[in-house]
Amino acid sequence: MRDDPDALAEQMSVVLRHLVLLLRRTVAGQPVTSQQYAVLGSLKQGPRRMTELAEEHAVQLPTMTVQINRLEEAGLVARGGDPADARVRTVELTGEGRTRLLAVQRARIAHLAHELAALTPDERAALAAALPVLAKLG
Amino acid sequence: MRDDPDALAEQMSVVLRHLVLLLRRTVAGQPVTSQQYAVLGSLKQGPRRMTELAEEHAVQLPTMTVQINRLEEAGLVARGGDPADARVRTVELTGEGRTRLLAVQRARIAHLAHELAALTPDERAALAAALPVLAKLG
DNA sequence: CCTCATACTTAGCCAGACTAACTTAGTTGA
DNA sequence: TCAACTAAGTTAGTCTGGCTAAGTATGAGG
Repeated sequence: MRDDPDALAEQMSVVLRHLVLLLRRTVAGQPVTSQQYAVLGSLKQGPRRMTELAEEHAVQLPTMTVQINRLEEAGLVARGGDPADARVRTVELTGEGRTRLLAVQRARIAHLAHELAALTPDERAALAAALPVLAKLG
Repeated sequence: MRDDPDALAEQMSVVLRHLVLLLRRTVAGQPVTSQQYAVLGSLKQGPRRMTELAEEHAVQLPTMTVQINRLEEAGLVARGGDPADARVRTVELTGEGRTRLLAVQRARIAHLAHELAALTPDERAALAAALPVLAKLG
């Protein structure tokens, strides 16, 4: 196989499209939307600022405000403040939020693991080798 | 490295999240939205029925109706009919639509190729080996 | 202080997803 | 044959999630 970045890019383009449609099918009709889940995931390690969340999710601040409003109304996150800077709002998981997040994560990983179990060891090895490379993109 | 589908699933979950955010950043502020582009892509090989398009894109028929309405207003696709079954509407690219599709495809592939060119040959080989496996998922 | 920058929120818009209900066209069986 | 059912799309109404513009409150600097 030749090492041709252009040809590889063309193949990747096709596969990415496939993955996007696959993900869309997977998350359709879930109780927690994928965006809500993604935001909860960002809070797993502890409280974050609104600006951090917006940047990480590649959205504008107002968009994140609305998302956090909804999650707060649902009781999954709580807003706090920064004692050192009264302009800053922090957001953290509630107990319920953490429970919900872990449940969704478990379900997703189980689903993926089920798919991966149908592959050959060689195929899984190929995926494992490619993951760090994909993580470098961007 | 152990061959553990569960651990691999967990890593994939992280990488998929990264790719989703990456794609979102890439397509933000494009003239043709990613959904419109995706639909145009489905028409590249020839006319398709509404139901086919909806199923392929994992959306309900009314959603596809609205998308096709907009693409039709923009002059990028044209509706047709099936002589054998008057209930069926077909959709196909106009010349303008094909031109636009090819331009967007070229731009995306060029962007990807640019990213891939920054990788080492080994990394590109790892990606190339994994693509067929990713394409099998779902 | 007065001004400017920063961190959010609010308000109003648009795209894109859904369900429910409607129209039109085939299909089927008594 | 025609009444009832099924299938393909569209329309209408609602929700999520994105954006920009504008407003509020706080911090920082001259």
